[in-house]
Amino acid sequence: MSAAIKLGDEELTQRQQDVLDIALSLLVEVGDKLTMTGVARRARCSKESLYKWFGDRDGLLTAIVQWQAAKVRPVPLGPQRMSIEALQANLERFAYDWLKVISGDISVALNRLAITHAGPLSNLGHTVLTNGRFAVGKRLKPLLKAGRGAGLLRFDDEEEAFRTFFGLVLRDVQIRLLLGDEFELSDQDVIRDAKRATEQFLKLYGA
Amino acid sequence: MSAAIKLGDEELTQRQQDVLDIALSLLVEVGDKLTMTGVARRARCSKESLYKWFGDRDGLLTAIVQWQAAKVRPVPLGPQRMSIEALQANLERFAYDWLKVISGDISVALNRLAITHAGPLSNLGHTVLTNGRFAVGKRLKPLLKAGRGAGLLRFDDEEEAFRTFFGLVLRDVQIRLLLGDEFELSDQDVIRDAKRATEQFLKLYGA
DNA sequence: AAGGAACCGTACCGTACGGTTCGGTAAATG
DNA sequence: CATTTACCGAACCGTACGGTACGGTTCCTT
Repeated sequence: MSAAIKLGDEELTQRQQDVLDIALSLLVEVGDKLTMTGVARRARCSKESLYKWFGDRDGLLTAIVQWQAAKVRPVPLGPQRMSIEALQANLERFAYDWLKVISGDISVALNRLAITHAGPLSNLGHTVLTNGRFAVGKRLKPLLKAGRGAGLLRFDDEEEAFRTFFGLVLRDVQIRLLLGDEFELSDQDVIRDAKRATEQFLKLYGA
Repeated sequence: MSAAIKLGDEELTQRQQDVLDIALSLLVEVGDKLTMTGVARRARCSKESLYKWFGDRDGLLTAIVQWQAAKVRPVPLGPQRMSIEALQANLERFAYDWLKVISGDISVALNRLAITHAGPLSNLGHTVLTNGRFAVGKRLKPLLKAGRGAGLLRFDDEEEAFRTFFGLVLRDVQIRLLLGDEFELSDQDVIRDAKRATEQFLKLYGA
C-alpha cells in the first residue's frame, strides 16, 4: 500500500499524484489542447489507467485543479502583537505572495482552463474561485480584523475592504496575462507593487 | 451595392454584418461550443458562405470580436472647464459605463473566447486587450491629465494612476464573472461602486 | 428575356480525439 | 507454483466538427 493522500473523497496513490503533476506541467505547455493520449504518453501510463483513476476527461481536469489547490497550504500568519509596522509588513508579504502566484504559469494555465469550461455544468470555475479568490479572502480577513481591533484600520465591511485590497494589488495584471499579454513582471516589480498597494490601502483604510 | 462598412482591411456587406450579430448572440448562448454549422443554421446562411466570407473558423471568431469592437464608439468627454465637481462626475460616469460593459453578457463571452484561444498563435487576446483595457486607458488618460493640469490631481506616472483606477473600479468583478460566479450586480450596485471607486481614487491622487 | 453572380441547403469527406477493449507482463498474494 | 491484481501499450470504435462540393434558387444586370 502506497502512501495515500486524501483529496476530496478520494485517496491518491503516489503514482497517481505523479501523473497529476505531469499532467499539470503538460497543461501549462499546451493549454486547452490537453489530450488524454498526450497525458498518457507523457506520464508513461495507459489511457485505461487514466479512465480508471479519474473517470473521464473532466474528472482528470478536476483532479488536476484540486491537486494543485491541495498543494497550496496557507502560510499561517502568527497572531503577533499588532503594531502598524507588523500590519504593514504582513500586508506587503500577502500582496507579494499573491501577485507572485497570480503571475505564475500554473495560475494562468489553471484559470484559463477554468474560464474555458465555465458554466452551469462544470464546477472547475467554482473550484478555482474557492481555492483562489475566496481562500485568500478567508486568510486576509483575520489580519484586517486584527488591525481594526488594534485601532490601526477603520472599515465597516471587511468584505469591501478585502475587495479593495484585491483591486489595488492585482489591478490589470491577471486579465492581461489571461489574454496573452506577455509583459514582464520582475521580482523587483512585484516587490514595488506590493509596497505601493499596501501604502494605498493604508491611506484609504488607515485610522 | 449594399452599404459597406470598413473593418480592418475588409468591407462588410449588410448581410455579413447581420450574420456577425447573429453569431455574436449565439456565442453568448453557447460559448466556446460555437460551431460553424450552428452559426449557419441560426443565421440561415450556408457554411460555404461563411467560409467564403471569413476564411475559416478562426477568421469568423476574429471578425466577431472586431465587429463588436467597432460598435463601441468612444463617447467623447467634452473638454469643459475642469472643476473638482466636473472631474468627479466624469470619473464616476467613466467607472459606471466601464463596469456596466464588463459585467455584461457580451463582454464576458468575448473575454472567455479570447482567453480560451490565447497564445502566441491567435491574436484574439490582443484584439480584446486593444479594444478593452488599452482603449479605456487611452480615453481616461486625457481626463487625468486635465485634472492634473487644473491642479486637482497629483501623480507622476499617468499609466500607474490609470491602473490604480482600473483596480479600484473592477476589483474582483471581472475574474469572478469569467469563472462563472453568478453574483448579482444591480444598477444600484454599479452606481455605488462607481462612486466609491471615484472617492477612493481622489483620496489617493487628489491634490 | 438571357446570363451570371451570389447564395442556400445538404450531403459528403477527413481527421482528431474521447472512450473501450484486449493481449501481455510484472509484482504481489496465497 | 497458481492466482489475482494492477498496469502498460496498442489497436480499435464512434462521433463531432472543420472544411468542401454541388445542385438548385433568387436576384441583379444588360
